[in-house]
Amino acid sequence: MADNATLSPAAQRDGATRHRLYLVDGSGYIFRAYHALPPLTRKSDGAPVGAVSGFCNMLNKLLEDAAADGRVSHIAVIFDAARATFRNDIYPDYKANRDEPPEDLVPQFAMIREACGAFSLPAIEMEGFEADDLIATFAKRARAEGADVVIVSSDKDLMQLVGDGVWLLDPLKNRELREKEVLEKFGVAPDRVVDVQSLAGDSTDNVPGVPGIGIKTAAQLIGEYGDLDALLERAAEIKQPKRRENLIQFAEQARISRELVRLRDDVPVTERLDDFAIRRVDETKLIGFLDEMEFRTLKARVIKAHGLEAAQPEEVVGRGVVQGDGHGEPLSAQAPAVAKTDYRLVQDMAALQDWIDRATSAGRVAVDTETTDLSPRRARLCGVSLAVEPGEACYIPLGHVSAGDLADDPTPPKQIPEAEALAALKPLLEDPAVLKVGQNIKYDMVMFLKAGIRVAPIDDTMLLSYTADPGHGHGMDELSELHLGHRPIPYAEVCGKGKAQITFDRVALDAACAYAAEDADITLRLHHVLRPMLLRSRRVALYETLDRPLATVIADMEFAGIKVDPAALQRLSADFAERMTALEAEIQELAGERFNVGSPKQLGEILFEKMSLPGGRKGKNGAWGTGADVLERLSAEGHDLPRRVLDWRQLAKLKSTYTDTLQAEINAETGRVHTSFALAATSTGRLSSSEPNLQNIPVRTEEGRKIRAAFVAEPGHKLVSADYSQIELRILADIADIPQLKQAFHDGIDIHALTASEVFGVPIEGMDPMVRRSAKAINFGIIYGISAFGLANNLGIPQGEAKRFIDAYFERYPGVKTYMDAKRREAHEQGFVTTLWGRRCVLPGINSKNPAERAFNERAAINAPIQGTAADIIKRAMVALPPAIAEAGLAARMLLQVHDELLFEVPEGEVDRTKTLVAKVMQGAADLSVPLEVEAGAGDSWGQAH
DNA sequence: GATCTCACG
DNA sequence: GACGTACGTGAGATCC
Repeated sequence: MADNATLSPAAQRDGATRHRLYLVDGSGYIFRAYHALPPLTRKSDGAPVGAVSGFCNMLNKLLEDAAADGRVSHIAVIFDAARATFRNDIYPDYKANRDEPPEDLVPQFAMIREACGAFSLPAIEMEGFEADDLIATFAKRARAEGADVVIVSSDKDLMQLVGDGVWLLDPLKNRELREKEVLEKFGVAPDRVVDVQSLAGDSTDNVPGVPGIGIKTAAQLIGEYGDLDALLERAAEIKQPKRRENLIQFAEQARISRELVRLRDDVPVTERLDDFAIRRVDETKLIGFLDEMEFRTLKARVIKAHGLEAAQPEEVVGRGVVQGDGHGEPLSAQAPAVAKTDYRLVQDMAALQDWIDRATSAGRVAVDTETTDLSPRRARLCGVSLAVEPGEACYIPLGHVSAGDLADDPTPPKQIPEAEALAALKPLLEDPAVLKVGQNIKYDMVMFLKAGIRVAPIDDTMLLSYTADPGHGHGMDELSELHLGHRPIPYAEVCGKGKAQITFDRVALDAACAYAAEDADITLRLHHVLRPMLLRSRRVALYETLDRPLATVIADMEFAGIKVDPAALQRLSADFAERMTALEAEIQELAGERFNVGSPKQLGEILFEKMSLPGGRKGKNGAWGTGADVLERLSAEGHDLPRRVLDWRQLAKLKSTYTDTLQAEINAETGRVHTSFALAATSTGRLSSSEPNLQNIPVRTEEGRKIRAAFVAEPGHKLVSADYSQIELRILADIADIPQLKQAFHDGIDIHALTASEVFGVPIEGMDPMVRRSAKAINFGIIYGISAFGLANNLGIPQGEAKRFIDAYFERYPGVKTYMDAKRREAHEQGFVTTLWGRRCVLPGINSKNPAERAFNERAAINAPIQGTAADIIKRAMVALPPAIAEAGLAARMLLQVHDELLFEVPEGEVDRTKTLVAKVMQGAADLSVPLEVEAGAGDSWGQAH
């Protein structure tokens, strides 16, 4: 029983309890803490202490948890000693690509070892070995003595040690990693992790592996052949020629990789398990250290936990840098609260005329319509509200039926006849001397267009907010709360919700008036706030030349709609249905059971459990990934079922989203489909389209294009489509100022071929189409804020190769790298980036402490100025086009916008002149240092025009 | 209502 | 030595 003298009290309490050893991966934690936590400096001397702080908090939490748990008996903290280890003797390049540790981390290494002493924990390191080898060695010895081993780390290189009685604990996420998690990560059990890593290599450690093989492939191969040696011996059997060659050629490299990856569990350590037994913390020493480090919060915590003295209220020490809101001066001056309101119901012509007169003499009126539907083309008008002064508004009911149960009282309430009221309102709404203010006034404009009224001039509080103060929603309720401190009556309070919801025409007039008049009133008040805000934001020109005039243009487009041939869609639906049934039968035959092909869950179970095809779980929900990429890979590996599922999915998508749904979207009165374009929805300034979305009509596949053929012109008309060619790359060339790209666009050179020749050093003449394809993917990637991972994924190449492509690209186009760095920096400093016309694209997560979120925002920061400038350009064209068309005496109607494309319906005899004019206006929409090119086509259908 | 998948630029 | 990935959208189906 002599051993027991060194055991923790907890272990002594229960002799049957197994010992449990915590092996803390100190070096791993330092780097992770350094990068995960905001920088922090010691107040007194400015010494960087962020990683120390993170480390101490982690240790403290670990000890607290261990004390609460009662099962932990031993703890040791393990560190790397120096850079060079025995692995460098095997392979000199091992970890050769590592940067030096950051300048402000270096001094913290010593402090962290000191911290271990302060917490009375042994800090272990040994020359020539990595922390991981020591951990492996201690783990093995502890297991031999019957103890459980918890490795406090999330390093994947330690996963090979997981097994019976050994698991990892991620200290930041407080999550245990056992066999299951290892299987998820590597696709094999822990004892085969080394084999997988030897094949896949590791770019961060510079472990070479075998070219062309990543974790997925490696796992599949090891699963098939058992282990690395067996695989290398039987490499000649591999079907894929490239893979076979590589496995044979790089067999030795794989074996070397194994030596690098496999952890040594025979390090000649001198410590014994007993040396790691938990000791009582020396509070004086610990508090002295915390004082020295100036960790006041942690000190208070320790004091409290140990009951040393009453914890005095401590000021919480701020951690990290203070981040600005990114907007500089506050834009919003809080408007006075909505105090007194006088809302009137207008039920006779005299009263209406009185309001019209007041509005006319005020020269400004807020207008709002109440209807039965969110889609204006489907909606029936219920009434109109007007506001002339803050707090003074009216509601003019026009289409109300009796409130409540119709059977009780079928008599409609007293209202002015709709036609009469609209006739009286028309002069006001069209009066060039009276500004009509609305919240999303485009909706009301479409409603009025149906009554033959062209509302003008207009102003829109939603668009004002979108331009002057982006980065949040611009719905009226949100704006009202934000700027007026007032919560409007919720729609649901008036009309109910869910099944019990009624249309607005059934609402009792007094309730309708309270709701509707308030909307107009709030709109007017918001106008008083947002107009000055726009001025202060210095984006008046953007609003006045783009967003504001665009509202009218879009209202006309939505009102016009586009003709769709229902019979053609019906035929497609029937065809798709038939083929889906056939495919479904084949799929179930292959699967050997009936299941719902449309259920990713069931499909995943069939593929990966029943048929046990290779492939991994993904996501936190434990669901099998069955995306097109996965199925595509399986199909390429020779499996029939996934191919058929892909075909089935394509048809299911086309049928449910397009051929079926689109038929239902055809407006009964017009025989056309009327989408709704959102003008204030996207973060970059693009439009979006919904109900239905006509910006994602299929075009990339043969089957999909059949749907475009169902979008047709009226008899005697053609559809004309005009699109910008490579507008985003042209914008990049301009704003990043890239000489070769600009020259190429001037000379009309194939831009992807140029990139291919620059990056891969091949001549443009007679270029291999696959090489050009890679270059095209790089060009797209650049616009998206390229990452090696993304490009590798897109091209199906190893990440290392993708990285070389990117490096070569930056080498040839250093200006692009400069541009990206500048945008990242800009975003970090001010929280937004801007388009060429000054539109702000806000990046709320740019300074997040979550590295993934930050990286995501950085990529968005690179993309947004490009995408947003393209959006501004086409908006300029859209605003310029209607007057240009009218001036040319043409009758073309703009119908749709699809980001870089405009679609028109044109009388047959005007096709050529319209094409020429449209192209000219679109080209002239921006004056860049590169020419803009527009391609235009015409035909009886959208498919033909494209 | 969240998640997955997929249509577009 | 670490996050989880291409940028921006909308919609239908399934599942909880």
